[in-house]
Amino acid sequence: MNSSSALEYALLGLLRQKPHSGYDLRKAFVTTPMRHFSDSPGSIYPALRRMQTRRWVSAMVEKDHARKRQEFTVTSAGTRALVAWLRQPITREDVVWRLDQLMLRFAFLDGNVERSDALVFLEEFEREMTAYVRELREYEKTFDSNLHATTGYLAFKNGVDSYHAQLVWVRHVRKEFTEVVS
Amino acid sequence: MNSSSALEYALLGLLRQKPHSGYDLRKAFVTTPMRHFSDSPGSIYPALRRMQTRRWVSAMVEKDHARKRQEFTVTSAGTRALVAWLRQPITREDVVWRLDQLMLRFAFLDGNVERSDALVFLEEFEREMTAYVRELREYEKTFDSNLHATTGYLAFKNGVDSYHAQLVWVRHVRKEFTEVVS
DNA sequence: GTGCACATGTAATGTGTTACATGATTAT
DNA sequence: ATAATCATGTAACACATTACATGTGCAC
Repeated sequence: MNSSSALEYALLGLLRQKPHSGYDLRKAFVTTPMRHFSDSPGSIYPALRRMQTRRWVSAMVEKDHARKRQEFTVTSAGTRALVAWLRQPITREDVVWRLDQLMLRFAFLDGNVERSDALVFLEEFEREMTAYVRELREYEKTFDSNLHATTGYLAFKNGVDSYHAQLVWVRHVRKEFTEVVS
Repeated sequence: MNSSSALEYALLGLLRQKPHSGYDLRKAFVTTPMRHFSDSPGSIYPALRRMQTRRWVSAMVEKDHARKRQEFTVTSAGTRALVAWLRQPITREDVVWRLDQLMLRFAFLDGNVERSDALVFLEEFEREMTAYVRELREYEKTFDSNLHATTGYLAFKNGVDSYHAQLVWVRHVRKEFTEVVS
């Protein structure tokens, strides 16, 4: 169905908030906590071109600006694509392999989907997260106890810890959301 | 200097623990918590070939086994490459962009470097982590308070939380290590 | 008048993903 | 016999990274 890169959706999400130039978007990746995206022109400009040919965004040359500068705006097709991405059901694979993308999706929910969709997102997130943490704790039991001081075991424990922290966050946010809605 | 992919070092690390076939390594990525590596043959076999031509690993065909099966062993050059990767100074970029790789490095410290190197690793990790968490908290202050209920802000908070959880882990492990060594 | 920030691109390279492909051995 | 597991690969494709490349306007 769809399968564009996280970068493209990150750009779409930012453009939905307000039109930006390629340069603006690059700066956003440096100055905001969306740090894990590269600010290299070699990734951002081609991504914008791809989305342009796909009619997800449209470019307008700004005359009023002193320098040449193109502002990109999300089209209705682009919005539909973004919303479809945001509303995808959350799978175990998302939790295991693409946690960062899930958080990116959550960050862009506001202004693009209904509050009820955000609740569904959080419920699914909590469900998959709970299951995965349980799975990790099961796996933990299989460790030989004389390995407990090894860096391998400690690294694994760190994984469990950080997934657990994530789970605590989801529960907290979901509770907040439920209270506001009801 | 060096710049191989995380996948190659993951394979090296596993092979250092004991020789494996390509198939074994694939299974390791499915059955252990090293889940974020793909178990696709299209990534693992070419990576093994690359390392073989680079003389980081050597392959031996096992006769005793019923089926054809190649076991890979790390050469001394491969070990040197792994150790060099493990002992690299930790940078801010590592913490921001490659946290998973840092944990992978930590997991493979045992059996490959001195205990003192592990301590240096933890010290540098804690230093960079502390600085980054402080940076994030500074950034948090710049948020308009009427945005505090937005998913964007909550996603950011989640980032701060999980980095903080990581920091707590590092401090704890470092304390343990220091006590054992002294 | 020189350097920096603005602003946009291209080309080479490597590599991960997906899908395709083959064949042997073991268990049912 | 036939399905599942073992075992190894290749080919097409898309994409990110890095480095290279160009040019404008402003500040000092």
